[in-house]
Amino acid sequence: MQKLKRESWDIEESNMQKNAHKNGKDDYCCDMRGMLSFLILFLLSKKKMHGQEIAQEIAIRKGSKPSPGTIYPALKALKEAKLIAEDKEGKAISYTLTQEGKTALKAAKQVFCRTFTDVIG
Amino acid sequence: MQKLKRESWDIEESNMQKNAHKNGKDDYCCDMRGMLSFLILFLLSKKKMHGQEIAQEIAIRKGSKPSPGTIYPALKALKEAKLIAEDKEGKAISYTLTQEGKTALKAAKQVFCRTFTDVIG
DNA sequence: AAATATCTATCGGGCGACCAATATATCTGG
DNA sequence: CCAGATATATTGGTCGCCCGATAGATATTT
Repeated sequence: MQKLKRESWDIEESNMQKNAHKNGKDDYCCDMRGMLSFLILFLLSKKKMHGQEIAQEIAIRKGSKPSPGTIYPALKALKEAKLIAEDKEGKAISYTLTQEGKTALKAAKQVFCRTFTDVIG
Repeated sequence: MQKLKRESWDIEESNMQKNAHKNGKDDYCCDMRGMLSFLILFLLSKKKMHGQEIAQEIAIRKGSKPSPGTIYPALKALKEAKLIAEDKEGKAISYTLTQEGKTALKAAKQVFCRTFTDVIG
C-alpha cells in the first residue's frame, strides 16, 4: 500500500528529493511541474470538459488529483493566453481549445515527442 | 527565425505565459520544470555520461541547453538521493545509474507513460 | 610555467506549479 | 425556502527548477 502510493508523482511524494538520503531507499525521481498546462491542452483537444472533469482525468492518469488552487489558476492563465475558451452552462464551465490553442498544442507536442524520444516503450 | 526560436521550451520563451495576452498570438504552453531529473535518469540508463554530455543531449532534444547552474545541482541531488553514482576520471566525472536509480526510473517511467497516454502519435 | 580550454561547482534570485483553506455561486431535494 | 452538494475562484504560502554569473579544478598547448 505504501509502495502503491509511492508510484505517484505527488508533490508530497516527490519532496523525497531533499529527504531521500535520510529515508534510505525510495523512488524519488521528479515531479511534473510545468506539465500541467500541457496536459490540460491535450485533454481538451480530445473533448470539451469542465474543470472538475479535467482534475479527475489527471487524477486517473498520474495518481493524484490537482487541488482547486492548482487547476483553476492554470485554466485562468490559459484562458488569458487565449489558448482555451470558456462556455458557461449553469454552474459548470465548459472549456474548449481555441484555434491558437490547437496550434500551441501542436508545437508543444512536437517538442515533447522529440524530448522524450525512446522513453516510451 | 523568430518562429524557429519559439519552438523551444526555454524559460525565456515560456515566460510568454504572463505576457501572452499582450503579445497577441504565440505558442506559450508550458515549460518542463520537474522533468529534468527524469530526463537525466533516462539518459543515464542508455549509457554513462558526464555532465556536459548530458547537457548537450538535452540541448539536442528540447532545443535549449541547461545552464551549469541547472545541471549540476540536479546531478548533485540525484547523487545524494543515491540514484546515480559518480566515477571520476581526470577532469570529467562519469555518472551511472545505481540499482536504486534503475528502480526509480522504472517506476517513474510507468507513471510517465500512464500520464501521457495517447499524447504520442 | 603560463595560458587556454574544458568540465565541475556554488551562489543569489526569479518564477511559477502546487497546495490548503476559504469564499462565492449554482443546482437540487426536503 | 433552506440545507447540502457541486463547481468555480481567490489567497497566501512553500518548494524547487532553472538561470546568469562566478569561481575552482584539471588537462592540453605554447
